[in-house]
Amino acid sequence: MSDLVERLRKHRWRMTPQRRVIAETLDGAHVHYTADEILDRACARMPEISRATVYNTLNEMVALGEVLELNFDGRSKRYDPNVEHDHHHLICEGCGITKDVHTVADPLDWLPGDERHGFAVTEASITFRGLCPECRRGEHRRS
Amino acid sequence: MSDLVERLRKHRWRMTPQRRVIAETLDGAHVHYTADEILDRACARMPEISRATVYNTLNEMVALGEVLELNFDGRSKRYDPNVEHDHHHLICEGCGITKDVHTVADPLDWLPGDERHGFAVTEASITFRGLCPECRRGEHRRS
DNA sequence: ATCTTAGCTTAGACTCTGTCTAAACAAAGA
DNA sequence: TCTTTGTTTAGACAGAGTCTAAGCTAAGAT
Repeated sequence: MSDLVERLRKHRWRMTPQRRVIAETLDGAHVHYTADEILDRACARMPEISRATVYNTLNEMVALGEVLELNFDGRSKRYDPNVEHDHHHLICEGCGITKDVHTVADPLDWLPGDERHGFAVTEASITFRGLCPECRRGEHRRS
Repeated sequence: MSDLVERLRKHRWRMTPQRRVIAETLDGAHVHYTADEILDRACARMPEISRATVYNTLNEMVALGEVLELNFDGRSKRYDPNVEHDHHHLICEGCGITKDVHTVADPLDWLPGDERHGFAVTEASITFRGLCPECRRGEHRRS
């Protein structure tokens, strides 16, 4: 069921119970959690799991290239098990919820040569911001 | 000389010596500093200035809409006195230097309705990443 | 001039994320 | 079973930023 677990296995990475819980928590989510949200959810299934393990494991998954680390609000990082290259992110200014989205064009093509300042530009990602349906009606508190 | 100081005045915002030093530091820069870098530079001109004042002042400028708060590395925020709406950012993966750039089209138009998940999408910004000319030849250390 | 009041600045304590350390704990091969 | 290597843990630590309570300053009212 968990595609991420499969992908991690391929790296000959030792799959421990802790790592499995973390990977499954990540992979099952339709939104991108912060490390602490993942810790909470992992704790629900395995109460003895430690904060250090969650942080270590997330960093290792990022290093293996199987998880993306996102950073939008300047506070906490969020983790995205979708490493497909051509996707972007939509963030709610109200509650911080983060979703993957796809655009109709590749933004790399839209930066003219004379705006590149001699850089070798290799990547472009778009951050869309707005209010999610819940936050549009009623006020919501940022978690 | 300082355009930002002028813009802030227009908000009937009390211009104190501390705020002037901070605004001039920000506005004189051709790259985007972190709060601590601004503190260092402000201290060079006014050694008694406090950290709290720098942070408060930057947040107020952001709230007034005259300065943009940027966040790329997940560590520290950077401040951009250019609030012109339609610009984006180009960041060097080597040294972290950050420049303003312009694209040929507005990315808001590239997100189809069925990718909006019911959000009211109001803003889109692109982060371009690559290597700056200095970092392309020779190795450079991230500051 | 001076008083009053609102707003600004300050030092330092605090919070929140995230990292590091050292010790205890598994697991796999010899 | 022993050894080696890798994993997990609690808690100490670090960096960035916020908050608090006190003192200070400036502008308008008298």
